[in-house]
Order: sequence, then structure tokens, then C-alpha cells
Amino acid sequence: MRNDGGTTGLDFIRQIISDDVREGKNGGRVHTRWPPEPNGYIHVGHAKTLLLNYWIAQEFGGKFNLRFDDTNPAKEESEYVEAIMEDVRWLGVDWEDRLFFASDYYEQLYEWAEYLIKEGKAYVCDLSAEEISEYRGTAKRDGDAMITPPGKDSPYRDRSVEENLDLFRRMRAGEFPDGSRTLRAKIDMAHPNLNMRDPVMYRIVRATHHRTGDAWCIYPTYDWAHGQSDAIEGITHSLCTLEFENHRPLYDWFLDNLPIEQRPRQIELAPLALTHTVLSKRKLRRLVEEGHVAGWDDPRMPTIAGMRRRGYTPEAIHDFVRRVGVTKAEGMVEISLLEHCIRQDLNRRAERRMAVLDPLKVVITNYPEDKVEELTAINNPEDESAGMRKVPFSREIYIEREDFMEDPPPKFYRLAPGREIRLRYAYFITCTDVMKNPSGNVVELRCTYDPATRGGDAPDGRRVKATIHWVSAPHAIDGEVRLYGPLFIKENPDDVEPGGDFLDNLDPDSLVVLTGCKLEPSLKNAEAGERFQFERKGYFCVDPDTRPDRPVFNRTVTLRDTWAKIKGRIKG
RNA sequence: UAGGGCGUAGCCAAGCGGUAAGGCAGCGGCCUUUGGAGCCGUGAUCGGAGGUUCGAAUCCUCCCGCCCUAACCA
Repeated sequence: MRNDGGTTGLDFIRQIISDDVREGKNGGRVHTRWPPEPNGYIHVGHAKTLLLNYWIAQEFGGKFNLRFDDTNPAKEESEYVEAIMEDVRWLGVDWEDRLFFASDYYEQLYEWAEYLIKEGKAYVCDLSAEEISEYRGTAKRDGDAMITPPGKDSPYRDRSVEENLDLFRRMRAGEFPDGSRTLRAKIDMAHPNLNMRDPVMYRIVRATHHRTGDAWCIYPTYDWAHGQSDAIEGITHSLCTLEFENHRPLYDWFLDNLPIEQRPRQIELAPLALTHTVLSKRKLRRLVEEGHVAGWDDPRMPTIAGMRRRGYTPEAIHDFVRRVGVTKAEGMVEISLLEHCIRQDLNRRAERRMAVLDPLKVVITNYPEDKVEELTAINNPEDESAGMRKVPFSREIYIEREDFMEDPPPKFYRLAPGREIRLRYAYFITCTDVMKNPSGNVVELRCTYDPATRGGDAPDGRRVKATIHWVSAPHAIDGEVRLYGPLFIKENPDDVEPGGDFLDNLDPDSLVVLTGCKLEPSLKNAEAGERFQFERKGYFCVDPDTRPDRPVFNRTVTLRDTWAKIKGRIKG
């Protein structure tokens, strides 16, 4: 059993599956699938069900399929197919040669539809969408209560098999206008589950499909396509989110009433919800289309593409999904857990560098004018094999503006007038003078150094309370750093005033762009996607916008910051 | 309202009738050439009320709360 987070034992889904295997269902075979609709980019919430389906197939020695659920040509595009495949691959999920599309099964689905018609279990209905809704017995207001009346049969429900067949064939042939007729399953208009009240199987839509082009003008609905697609592929366990629970009786009904041997079992689990962000394609699309973010891969987005650009690793996302667990209880996971996962991963693997984001010039007055030393720095204290590097040191350096205070409060250990601190891997320095401009802002510090402390150790054993990072001024390269915070101010963006919407909770400061940052010279040739820890500041990832003369870094996540907490308490 | 679900510490989550794992967050401390990392310590009687039982978070009954569906979206 694990004791490093996550859960112990088997979750309820793995229990069900191992029971099925033990009982010899499906010949002991396990075969899962993940069925994205190509109408947007996938996000961490999708990663949860994707990885679960994939992991389970592996754990039980089974197979995993990637299948695009492309039954609605009006919303779907091949651009999304490509993007989703890239993201799935990046997450380390291998579907081998099993890439499928629901549209691969259109012909088979059509044949099965005729089968149901011939069995007297499906009929062509001429009711409009609104009428179907009314006949279904859609909930109505009754005073302040809601009433769900029983449905009543469509007047077209008892058409003969011959007439249904003729009409359905003519629907396919394109003889009727869009929306004028549907094919419906003949189940039970009084069923307590509304999904069973003669659900629509086909609708007439003249839209060009990203794969089948204009070959069809009737398209299967999700309910009519999903279970059968699972069956065709030999899927044994169909894991999906809770909102499909109400559809399970219908999923089973279709399979029960079709000449199909394979019996996939649908099991539903709670979808992921995360604080300070939204995980719904509809909302993410609005953020993109209304320009609140730069695109689906904006590093503030919870999309896989956005997280990749931000600097997240597949491993951290795996760890997060594993820790979140699998249950049917819908909860909201705190974003701090995700941040913990990426910090833990990057702490192990990211090389350290020094970068000054908000520079303050320091002149070391007793250091020789033209002298330059190459000091040795450790690339990663967590990984000896990462080795060492040289960092130039000279008379003029930059330090972080917030590492100096002219009038420091009690718990502030960093540089202050008359105080000695350590420059990481370099020397102890003592602040002797504070230079200000006419408006009283600190523009430069004068310090002295102790030559005996080279490398950072004092031979006399004296200690300093702080170590700060720095960059040699003449050697520094300029860079741009983009700081990201949560997109939304509230934990739950949907917590809004009556009449408002989630956009009201957008944080206008979720992106802060810093230019004129001073980076140590070894960062000069960093390539897009490379990740570093900027000592004491956080983890950063080189953005694709980087140019040779202008490196751009995205802050993935800050380091845990005890001083920030103390500072917050002091301010009250 | 009907039907379907869910309810264990601030958050996630084990527990499957024998007397509440773990992780995250928080707090306190140790250590530290990152106020990083690491290490140690610290919190719940299980939505509520009854009942069954020697014994219940686990079984039964009733109640309360929250979520989903009521698209020719998925």
C-alpha cells in the first residue's frame, strides 16, 4: 500500500472491475476507452477520466482506445482532434493503433436503426423540438413547486414499420428539411427517467462533418451512438462522469434490444472540480472567444495545453490525479494540492539558476574595479548528477529590490543598512550606504565585502541570517518574466451575485509581465519548454515566445514562501 | 415535483459490524549557503434523530442538506 498520498486499496471502480474479472465476465478481459468530443481543448478534469481509463486498462493487462465522439458536426472540428491527440500523447497515454471515431460507425449505427424500426422499437416522429419537449412532460411550474407530469405518446408513435422504414430512408436521402423529423426509440412515455421517454436517435442536420464531409444529413445522438460504439470496440468497462448516470438505463436498453453480443458496463465517477478556476468547455471557450485570455494554451488556463506552456509536467499531473482519488462524491479540490504536486516534481528535477526579477543595483566598494571571478554554483541540491556551473561575480551586481529594507521590521532577516548577509555562492556583504533619487526612492546600495568569505563560508565561523540571490551587472542578460496567478478571485467562480456570471470573478491581475529582469548568463541559450528554479523565487519555464535576444519565462508556481506569510501577518 | 446520485476534519480521501489510515492546507519546532527542500509534532466519533446489536461511520427507519436530468449537446 502507498503511504505517500493518494488512497489505499482499491477504489470503487477497481473493485467492480476486479470482481468482474474474477467472475470471468468478458472472458476476464478488460478494455477501456476515452471518448472526447472534438469541440474544444481538454483540461485537467479530462485528464482525470482519461488517465483513470488508461491506468485501469494497464493495471488489468487490458487495452485502451482513444475514440472521438464526433456525432455533432455543427460543433466539431479537426483542429480540435489534432490538439487533443497532442495533449493525450503528451500526458503519456498510448492508444497504440486504436484510434477511432464514432463517425467510423455511422453505417453500422444506421443499420441497427433500421433493425429497431423493423422490430417495432423505433419510429419516425414529425414533432418539432418544442413539441417533443411538451409531449415528454417537461417539468412545469405549479405555484412554487415543480411538477413532472407523465409524458404522452407522440401522434406518430404508431406508424407502421413500412412507413417508418420508408420515411427513415428518405430522411437519410435528404428529402426532408433540417429539424423536420427525428427517429425516436419507442420505449415508454411514462417512464420516470425522462431519458427513457422515447429518446431521439437521429436528427436531420445539413452540416459538413470534419471526417464524413457531406455524406450524411442525419446524425446519431450521443445516446444512440455511445454504447454501441463501446460494444463495437469490445469495450468492457466504460468509465465516465456522473452526469451520464441518468443515461445508463438507456445505454443498457439499446444494447439489450440490438443483436449485439458485447456488453460494456458503464460506471460513473465524480468529475474533477478545482478551486479558483473553471472546468467546463463552455466556460473555457468563453474565456478564449471573449478575449479574457490569450488562447486555449494561455498559461492561466487549466487546459492541458495551457498547463504545458505554464511549465507543468505530465508526471505532476499524474501525481495530482492519483492523489485526488476516485469516488462518486462531488467535491472541489483546492488548487494548493496541484501546486504541491508540481513543486514536488520540479524540486527534484529542475536545475537552479539565479535571476533577479525586480533589480536593485549594488556596488561593492572595496571590490576591485575590473576584477571578475567565476564562482561555483550547485545546479540541483536534490540531484548530485546535475553537477555544477560557474557564475561570474564582479563589483556591480543586482539584487532583488524586496531583499532590502531601509527600516526593517523585526522578522526581516535580509539586507538593511549596516547589516551583513550572504550573497549565495559568493561573499558576505555589508550595506554601508543607501543612494536615493530626488523623490526619495532607493536607486542603489553601496556595500563592502569580506574577501575571506569567498564561496559563502566565514572562516571565523560567524553567521548571517540570510542568503540572497544576485546577478553580476555587466554579465546579466535581460529577460521578460510572466507571473501568473489564479484566473479567478473566488474559490468558486460561480459564486456570483444574482444575475451575474463567473466572469465577474475574473482577477484582473492574474497576469503580470515583468520586463528588464536580470538573468544569470547561463540562461542565455535556454530553449522553449526548459524548466528552471529561479532560486528563492519559484519554478519557471521558457515560453515559446522566447527570441535569442529576448528570453521569456513563465512562472509555473512560486516556491513556498514563509516570509510572505510572516509579512502578511505583520500587515495584519 | 419526479427520477437518479452524494453527505467521514478547512479541502481530497481510507474505512465493507469490533471501537476513525493517508495526503493537501494550517499551526508549532528542528535543520538549512534557497525564510526552498527535508525532518518531527499537532486536529474529527463520522449530516441529524431513532432503532437493531454485547458492539455501528459501517445494518434498518425517518428527517435534513447538496448535486444531476427534464437539448433533435456531449
